[in-house]
Amino acid sequence: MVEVAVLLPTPAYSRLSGPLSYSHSHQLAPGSLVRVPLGQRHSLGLVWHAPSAPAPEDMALKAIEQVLEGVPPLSAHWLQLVDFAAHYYQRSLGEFALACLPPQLRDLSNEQLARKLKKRSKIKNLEAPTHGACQPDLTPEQAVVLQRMASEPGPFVLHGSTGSGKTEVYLRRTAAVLASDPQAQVLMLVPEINLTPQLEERVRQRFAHLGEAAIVTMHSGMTPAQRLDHWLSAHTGQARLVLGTRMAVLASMPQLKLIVVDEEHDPSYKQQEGARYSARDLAVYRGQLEGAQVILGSATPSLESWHHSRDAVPGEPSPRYQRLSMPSRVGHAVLPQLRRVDMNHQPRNTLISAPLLAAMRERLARQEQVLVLLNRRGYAPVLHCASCGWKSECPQCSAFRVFHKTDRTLRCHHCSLTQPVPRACPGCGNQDIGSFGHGTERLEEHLAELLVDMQRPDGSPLRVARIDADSTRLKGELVRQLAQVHDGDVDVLVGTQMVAKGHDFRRVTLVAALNPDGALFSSDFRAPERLFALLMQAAGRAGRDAQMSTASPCEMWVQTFHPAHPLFETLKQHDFAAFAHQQLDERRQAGLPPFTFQALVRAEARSQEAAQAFLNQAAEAGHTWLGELELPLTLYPAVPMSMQRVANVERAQMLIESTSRPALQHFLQAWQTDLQHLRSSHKTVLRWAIDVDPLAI
DNA sequence: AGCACGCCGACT
DNA sequence: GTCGGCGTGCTC
Repeated sequence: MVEVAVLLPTPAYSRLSGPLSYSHSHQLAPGSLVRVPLGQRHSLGLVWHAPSAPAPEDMALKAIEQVLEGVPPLSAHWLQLVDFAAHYYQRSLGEFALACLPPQLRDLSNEQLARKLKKRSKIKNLEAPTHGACQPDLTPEQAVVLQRMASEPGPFVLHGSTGSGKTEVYLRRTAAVLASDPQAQVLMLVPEINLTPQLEERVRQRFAHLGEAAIVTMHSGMTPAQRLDHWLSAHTGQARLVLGTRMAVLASMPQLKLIVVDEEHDPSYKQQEGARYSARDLAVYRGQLEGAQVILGSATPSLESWHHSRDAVPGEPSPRYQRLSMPSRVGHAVLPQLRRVDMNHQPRNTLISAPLLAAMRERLARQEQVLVLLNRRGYAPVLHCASCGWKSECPQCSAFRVFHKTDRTLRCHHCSLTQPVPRACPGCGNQDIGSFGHGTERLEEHLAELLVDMQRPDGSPLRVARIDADSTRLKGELVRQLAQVHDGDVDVLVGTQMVAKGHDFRRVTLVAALNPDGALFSSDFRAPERLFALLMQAAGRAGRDAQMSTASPCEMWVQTFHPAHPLFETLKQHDFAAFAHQQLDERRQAGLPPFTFQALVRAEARSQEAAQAFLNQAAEAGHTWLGELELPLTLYPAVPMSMQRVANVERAQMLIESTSRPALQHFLQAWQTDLQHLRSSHKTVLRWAIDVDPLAI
């Protein structure tokens, strides 16, 4: 009998954060999957390298119950990826590793698994590459970029403006990699589940010759059975192409040769709960680890990626990424013109200014489509009683409940508390409660009124439609509504930023952002970056139809109180480089990422004081040995989170900053012990968690 | 985290 | 007299 180290889904704070020891008749390869008893239950486990500390002599080891013989062990590279990620994001190995595996692996018996695998292996991949799938001709820019990708290792930042044909580059590069090695696998990541169907369709079309089974998807919308099926397919190497959202970066792909991260700047790549990993950053790490090429594509790269792909300066460390640019749009399409409306010269509380409305009417009269963006769901963000001052505060959160007129409810967008709108003011009984501000529902209603006199060619009234998280709650609704827009059944489309992402609206020739000012002077230093990306992306939705754009140039309208703001100046020039340069200068001077490295500790407790006390005491404990290590590190005082209370839980956070990533890592690793100790004495603290490289502070 | 054990309030 | 609330503690 030998001792085998096994990882189990035990969180870092459970005092079982490392691998556990079990006995078995013989040693098992690391990466093997096993079933083991743990207390009263049975769990799926992953065989790890030798335990960090051998089990105590007197401890009676339990035996491994079963080895999942049919599933090949996870590769050494995969184990290394998980090892790195768990440490970097301060989670326990077992928790991270097991979370990467399809949940059904736990539940199915060996017999059921064997049946699944057998069924899979029957579907043969087609081999003969049937060229003839129609490919568009390459633009000179695409050809240059592909040439570089063929001759240099990367990682690459592919900076291509919207409509420059980045997807075609991904597909061509994928084809080249797949053709160079009959085993090679390619991973393509997209930010959102909504964007997988259209990419999948394009990929299936292009790679139909590989056979159906060679392409699989991975995202959170799949059934457990599909998830297992697709995972096994990738793991056994049968899937040559895996398309998915951030979770797919952790798929087991033994012959991975290329990773594409589309819209790499998108915040969705950062997981916001549990292990808060960045799929984009892990993609780069994984590429280096496995010798796979990495392409980070975007029209507005993250400032991190932009900075890491700067021009080499003699005497300085060479940049980590290669930057490739495709500034031109394919065909004759030109980028939309930016129009700014100075809201200082408009009547107070104007939602849609006169010049914008006139421009919209002009477009609509020509049967063109208009897209209007407003980043606020619901009808009005707050209800208010004029006589007693009552407001629709959420009883459980530090936020107002939003008035939704369609179902006459007050809804909290943070804790989902939903109640019918009161008939009279709950404070004083006044019948006349008013609403403040505008959401998409109200905008939809308002636009319909403003355009009531206009008609479509057949004499019917213009159609205003709304796409946001509320209107697309039901499965299939988004696809259905997008199809309506495509078919021309909709003239004016109102939406939140979700419509700005990825969907092409060929007949849209005018895009308007009604109220983007919030991001200009936000306390979140990444807000301008996000706004620039959003507006650029939104503008890119328009004018994709070359024929139409020659008839009437497309426009992007912005209503703002700060028309001369540098962000809009650079946006007008479509000059991302200038915008990035200016932002990076500010970041450098302010000592912000990517020039420093950050982590956040968040604590949740019944009272704000308890949450802060926990964090401050933890900081104190950290400080006692921080001096000895002489790490370049700053611990800021605990502060309430910007959403201080959610669902009756008080939240506080503490920022840790360093000029050195290793120093930050070193500190966090050691500090975990302090935090764990402290929690057992602070019974009032419900939860705490570390967020490395947080996106919002 | 699960899942036990364990010790106090309203029900057939 | 039981069912069940969630506080405390353990899992190789």
